[in-house]
Amino acid sequence: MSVSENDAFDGVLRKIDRLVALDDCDRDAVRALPHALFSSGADEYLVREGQRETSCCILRSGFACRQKRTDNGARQIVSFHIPGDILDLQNLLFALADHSIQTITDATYLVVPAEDLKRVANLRPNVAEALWRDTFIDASVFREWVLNVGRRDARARIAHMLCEFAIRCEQAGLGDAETLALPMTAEQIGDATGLTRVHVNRTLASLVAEDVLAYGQPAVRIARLGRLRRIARFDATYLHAAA
Amino acid sequence: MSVSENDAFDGVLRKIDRLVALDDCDRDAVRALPHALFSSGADEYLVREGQRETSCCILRSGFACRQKRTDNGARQIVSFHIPGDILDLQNLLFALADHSIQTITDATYLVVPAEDLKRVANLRPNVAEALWRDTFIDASVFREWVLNVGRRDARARIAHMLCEFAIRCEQAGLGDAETLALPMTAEQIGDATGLTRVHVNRTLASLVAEDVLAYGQPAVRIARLGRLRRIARFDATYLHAAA
DNA sequence: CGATAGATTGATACTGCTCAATATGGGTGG
DNA sequence: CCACCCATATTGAGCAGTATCAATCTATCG
Repeated sequence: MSVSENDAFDGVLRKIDRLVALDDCDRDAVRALPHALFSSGADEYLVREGQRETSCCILRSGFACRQKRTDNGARQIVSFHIPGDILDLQNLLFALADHSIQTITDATYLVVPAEDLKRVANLRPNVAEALWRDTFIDASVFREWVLNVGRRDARARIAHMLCEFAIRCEQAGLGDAETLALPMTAEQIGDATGLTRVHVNRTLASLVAEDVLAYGQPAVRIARLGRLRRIARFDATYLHAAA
Repeated sequence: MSVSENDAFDGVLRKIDRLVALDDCDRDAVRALPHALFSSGADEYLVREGQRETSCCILRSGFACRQKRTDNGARQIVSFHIPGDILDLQNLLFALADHSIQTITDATYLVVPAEDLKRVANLRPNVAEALWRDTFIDASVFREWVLNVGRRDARARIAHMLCEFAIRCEQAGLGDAETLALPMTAEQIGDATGLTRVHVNRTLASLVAEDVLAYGQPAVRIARLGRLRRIARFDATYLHAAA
């Protein structure tokens, strides 16, 4: 709660402004949204699959993921999120959460009532278009993940996921991809790629041995983004980033 | 072209009307959209990954899929589509196709200029909301596919994919799930589930042996939807169908 | 200093892949 | 009506990539 309340929406605004140019009225309308600011530790649930939801969360700091579970408890992470991301925009139109949202690090986030956000979208076409565009990008990223998990081997799969994460961080202005400490554990990487923690560990180790990744203090870091991209055959088209 | 032009949009209208109730003005605005009607054989591309696109396709009859390819040519189908589905609504806001669209049977489809559809969405809030909702559902289905491909074994994976398809057909009024002939080949099922044709064949054979599936004349048919659902542990929440 | 979460390593098992051969069924031309 | 052809399905044998299970190790933190 200590963060200055005035710029609570700056992260999202910066993000959606990249999708559709907003004017001052648009920005003011967003800033005027009723909201509450929360902070949480790592591994906390913001939303649980099956819950009724009437508000949307916007990540301000830290990292989070969206995930689903199989009946027998296996977890699949379907996306990672970075500051500025809207975590569950779909609550705008759906009452029931079809997946869970969990932090993966300490995080702070904004909670905005869905109906208010919907009202602003109705009044401000630019905002509506930016949000819709964001929804399309989300869908495009999920498609790429289906491909990733379905058709790439462990090595390329992990490389691709890390590339995507690093590049999105860069695009969002969170820093250089080769400096950034990757916030996820081997287990989370496994759950995101459909592999086991053990196999992720071995694959990561081989990438470190090849100098593509490096051990940072707490986590892994990307040593050579270029080589990682080549291993993943990463093509950023699907991110539909204007930049 | 022989189909009566008057009800060219009936399929989509029925579909999006289930998402948001439309009034007569909404319907008329959609019906007044400029459009062209095309027909194609099986396995034809309507859109290719990387192409510039300025219109949207709406499937009127037959079946289609969306797919992406890995650099080394491996194909991943990311969704199947049935009559009434809008195949590439995202062209409304993005110029570049991030995936391909291919028919899997003979098909007829409508092509509508993206800018006109966008105009109608701007003028008719109900239409816009219905389309946005459709986008959210799409994204939700992709998430389920990531889970499917990432965390279920071959048997449950195939069962889940078939359940989804049959249930969507039922919801769209295309007939009973246990009567419907499944239009896809073993190879396509494999490409949708991240498996090989050979393994799909063996798995399908075992499901037929258990009387869960049955050989129809041209294709496989679902013999016992209930048992197939149990094998898949299918839960339709993620389809966000009003019904 | 002990507790704890996560990383690491080894040994072994298994699911699903690959390659290759053969079968089948519906469509075609004569 | 037949012979042939194609796409797809089917079957077999052997292999590979990942999973599993089970220790052990290592940081970090109160």
